[in-house]
Amino acid sequence: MTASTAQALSIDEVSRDSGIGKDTLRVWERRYGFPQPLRNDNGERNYPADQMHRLRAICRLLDAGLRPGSVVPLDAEALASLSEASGGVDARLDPSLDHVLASLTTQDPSRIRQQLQALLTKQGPEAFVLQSVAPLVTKAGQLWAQGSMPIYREHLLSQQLMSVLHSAIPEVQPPEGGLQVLLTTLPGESHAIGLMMVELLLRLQGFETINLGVETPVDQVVAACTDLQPSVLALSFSSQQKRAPLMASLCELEKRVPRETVLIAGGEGVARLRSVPSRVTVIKSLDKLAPALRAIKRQHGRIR
Amino acid sequence: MTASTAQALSIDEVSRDSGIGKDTLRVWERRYGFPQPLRNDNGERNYPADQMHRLRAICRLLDAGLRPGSVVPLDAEALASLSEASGGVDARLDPSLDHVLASLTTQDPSRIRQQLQALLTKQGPEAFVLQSVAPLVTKAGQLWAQGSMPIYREHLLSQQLMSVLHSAIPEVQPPEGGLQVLLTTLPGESHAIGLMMVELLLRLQGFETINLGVETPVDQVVAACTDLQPSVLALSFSSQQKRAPLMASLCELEKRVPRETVLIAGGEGVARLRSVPSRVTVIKSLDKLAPALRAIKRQHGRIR
DNA sequence: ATCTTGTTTTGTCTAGGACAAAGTGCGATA
DNA sequence: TATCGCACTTTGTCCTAGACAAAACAAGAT
Repeated sequence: MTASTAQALSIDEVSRDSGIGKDTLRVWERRYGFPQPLRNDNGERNYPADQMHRLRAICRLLDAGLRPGSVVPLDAEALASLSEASGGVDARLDPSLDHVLASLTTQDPSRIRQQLQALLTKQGPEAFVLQSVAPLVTKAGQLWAQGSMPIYREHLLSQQLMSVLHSAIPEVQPPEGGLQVLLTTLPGESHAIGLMMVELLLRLQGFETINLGVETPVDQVVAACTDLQPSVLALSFSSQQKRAPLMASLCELEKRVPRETVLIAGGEGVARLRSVPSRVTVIKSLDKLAPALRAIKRQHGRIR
Repeated sequence: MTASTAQALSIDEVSRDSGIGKDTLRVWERRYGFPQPLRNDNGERNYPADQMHRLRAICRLLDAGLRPGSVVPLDAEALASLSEASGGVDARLDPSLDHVLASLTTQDPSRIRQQLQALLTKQGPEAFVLQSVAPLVTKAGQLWAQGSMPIYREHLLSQQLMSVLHSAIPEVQPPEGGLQVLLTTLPGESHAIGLMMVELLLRLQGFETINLGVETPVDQVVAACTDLQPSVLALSFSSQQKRAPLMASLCELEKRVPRETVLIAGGEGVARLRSVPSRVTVIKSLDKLAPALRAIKRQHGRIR
């Protein structure tokens, strides 16, 4: 509960930083023998830093689709070789983007923003989102998972990206009478940047956007839809999300959101669902967004 | 664990939405007899919506300084009268700000941004932050706590405020050779808007700012400071933070952050601490920030 | 090949006990 | 009269160990 003495993390801290529930950490210890934290005078678990690293490696493999029983008990070496085997293949980046990542490591982070801004003006908003922002976010996430980039640099990059996006979004003013889209994520999903990419793309398609930000409780999403009566409700899910509660949330939304509202869901978390409620349109990747929306616009025009 | 059947919330959902830990919910039930959830076939707790409302009322009173033992057992009526007694006195808002809040309830949220933008150009950045943004955030928080504003509207307001701030920040370019300030919050503190207000104010003071965003783990803050060597590390704490872990974090930062870096901490969460580590400068309210920073700048000039 | 049916894995829940840190009250001291 | 130190109470979080439903998998039948 108390301070982390520079090296030993409490179960709460480990749970926060790794995203693994406290109960899960305890049950892994019981079942698989890992993690095996030290205990302080009070019998509380104290996780050394190296176990934390190992947990991160485990998380990455779980995200890649492996199962806990076959991953958690492995020692550091086995994990490393598995990582290499599963995650090795990787899309390379455009050289100009590598340049941005390089700037992250120098002592002058303010240059990143300039570079991004330059990319934006050169590529235009749509290409910027699809070809620069999305790959950068993915790549940074991978680098972090591999342990080759500290989290704070990923934060830093996200922050600069969001800054540029935040400036770009109001520039694109939707035409009069554009359809309204409500954007948000559900509780547990705290990545704002996906939402902003979508927002910018939507505006380019002539939609009016209302961004509620992240982690809006389901009943609040329902309330917002009831009050604002948007034509479309767009939700973003990252890969962290568990499937069961995700499905449950989608079903509840389908039931309670006004009939007139079209539901669309995107992000990695939802791409791997087998089936979704019938009213929900799934956007499997960002570049599928624009076509899907054109379809929605056509349909909507017909109904009215 | 599974879906909430429209009305009955699982302990996980209640914990998320109310911000009260799962263990705490269970121990309150044991000690004070409230909340007293229904049970599903599996013996799991199912919280009806009205208990959720009551929990929110309780949270508000706890934030106001009352103690759980004297608040949690109370029934709805007693809570209501207590709320009236404790929270009644309240700073009123400037008429132009009331206007903004009114726009929140209409169906046209895009107007809010225009209004805020107008305020910004009229008042200038500093006054905008101190006299518009901060009061609006406070007021919206109060309205939400009272139950007279749905959360999603508070989200909406924050989002618009952040949008305007995000646009305003790059406009203020620090002079050459300005001191670098690293901005972030620690895990558990997810309010980005305070950070952005501070960032804008700092830039107006001629500092170069690097915003890491929210919820950076302590060791990552240390890593960032070691790598980037900023002159100042600025942390923001809202009132949600518990005192003990807050102090622990501050102490650890004091120990591990490079000596040359000045530590400053602000926000309601830190204003009510009795004592802080000696290297940490506490900013009790936003308008104290500018003077404190001028002092730091002077001091720094002398050292170099 | 696709669907149905067992079997195993896995995350989250439950109960009640324990304890340290935070808060409170009271008496003693300057 | 105000401030400090010390005992007492409150309170959040941790602990163990057991249970079970939903998801993932494997195998057999159509």
